[in-house]
Amino acid sequence: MSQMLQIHDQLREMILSLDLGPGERLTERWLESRFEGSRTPIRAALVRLEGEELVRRDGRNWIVAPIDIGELEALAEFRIPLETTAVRLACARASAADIAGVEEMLDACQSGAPREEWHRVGTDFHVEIARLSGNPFIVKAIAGAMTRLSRARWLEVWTEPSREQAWREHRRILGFIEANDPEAAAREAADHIKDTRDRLLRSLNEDRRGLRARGFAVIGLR
Amino acid sequence: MSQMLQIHDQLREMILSLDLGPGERLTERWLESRFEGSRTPIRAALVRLEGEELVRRDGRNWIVAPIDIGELEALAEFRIPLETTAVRLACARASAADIAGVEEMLDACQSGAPREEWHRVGTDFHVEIARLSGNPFIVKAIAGAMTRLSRARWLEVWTEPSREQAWREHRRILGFIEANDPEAAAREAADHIKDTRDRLLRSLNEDRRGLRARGFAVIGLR
DNA sequence: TATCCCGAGTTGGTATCCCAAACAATCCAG
DNA sequence: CTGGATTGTTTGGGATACCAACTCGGGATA
Repeated sequence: MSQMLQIHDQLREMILSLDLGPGERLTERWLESRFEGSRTPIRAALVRLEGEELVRRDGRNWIVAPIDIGELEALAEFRIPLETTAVRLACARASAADIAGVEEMLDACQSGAPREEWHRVGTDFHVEIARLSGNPFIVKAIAGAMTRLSRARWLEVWTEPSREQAWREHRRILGFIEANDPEAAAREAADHIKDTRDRLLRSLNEDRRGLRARGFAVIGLR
Repeated sequence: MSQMLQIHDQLREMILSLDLGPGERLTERWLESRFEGSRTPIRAALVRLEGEELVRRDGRNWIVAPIDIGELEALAEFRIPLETTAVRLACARASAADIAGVEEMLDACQSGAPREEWHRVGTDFHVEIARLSGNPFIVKAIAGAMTRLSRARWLEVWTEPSREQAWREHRRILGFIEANDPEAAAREAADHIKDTRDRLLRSLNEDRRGLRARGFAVIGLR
């Protein structure tokens, strides 16, 4: 694989895992030494990440995109029509094997699993459901939305019961798709998105002081 | 503005206006002489355009993204839930002044207007409606979808009546928003998207031989 | 003491150079 | 005449050199 793609993927991972703090400045020279490559592939990776809005310009400088908590509501508003459409289409189009694949993914993540695993599955589930719709535009839009949500979800204080609830909701959505009940699946998906949004906002609001103290450039906290 | 952005915008314009044919190969060296800049900013512009899916890699080479007519259906399927949501939200949120602004845009495009004008307004209308929703994610998604549609719309054989019909439908959508009738607006928007899709597909299918003859790399014609 | 100004250092933007891989034309062997 | 090896050319990927603009101190001055 080209060096540029390696750097892109690594940098992306560092950003999404909060290894690099939101709002943190990135200098091309630092990245140069960090990745032991020249500025050419690094700049290409940065331009690419800019397109994914994981990196942004601040004047002439590069910064890690800040987390804007204000956009969480808009994000839910965006996801609801798309994901309800996705599950309806999935009812009509997904094969039993496709559904079983997603089910397997959920099963693979048991209570003992590490935090990273829960985080990943919680994101991928929605993308995989979108994939069942067979519509590539829906898939890409949902994948982008989940990427945007991803970092905020690391900041959430995860309790065992909330994890369990999310898991149950995922399970129920999938169940309705399997039972070929599009309207129930759509209702469940919309409720799940709202629940998740509320849980996240409540958690972040309670912890806002903690976030600031940990040095996160988090904007949009009201 | 940086040279890279200039090149990006110019190249983007050339692609969207079909100045550069879909599927056409782009060599960095040719672009270098064409834009009288060095390869560095050109490559940055290409990476950026790749993110917008207007340019694509074919092995090691760059090509102008082909037009995939097969994706027109998926595109409509994607737009319907988003745009119906957008008009519903617009009913709740758009100010009279905002609506008047869009109305003005429609009025500015009278029957005598050049083809480019109709094309532009026909695209921008949907983006502006999305903007009335106040949800930036919906705006970006619709803008992206309209960009993807844009080139196929140039290939459509535009008749005066079809233009008039599209204009009337736009007008009616806006009318329902103004009258604060979200469900009627949503119904009208969905119908309009389907009508447009059907018109476009019919036109392209009738003309497919003409398209091939004009040398367009058009994939997905069935 | 406060303020302004200048210069050293650092940054991203651009041009250019080198390289390995892909491609094509060519040339030789059969 | 044909097919395959070979070599020359062109391409994109990466490295590096240079530049203009910005940043930030420190010192001169009012």
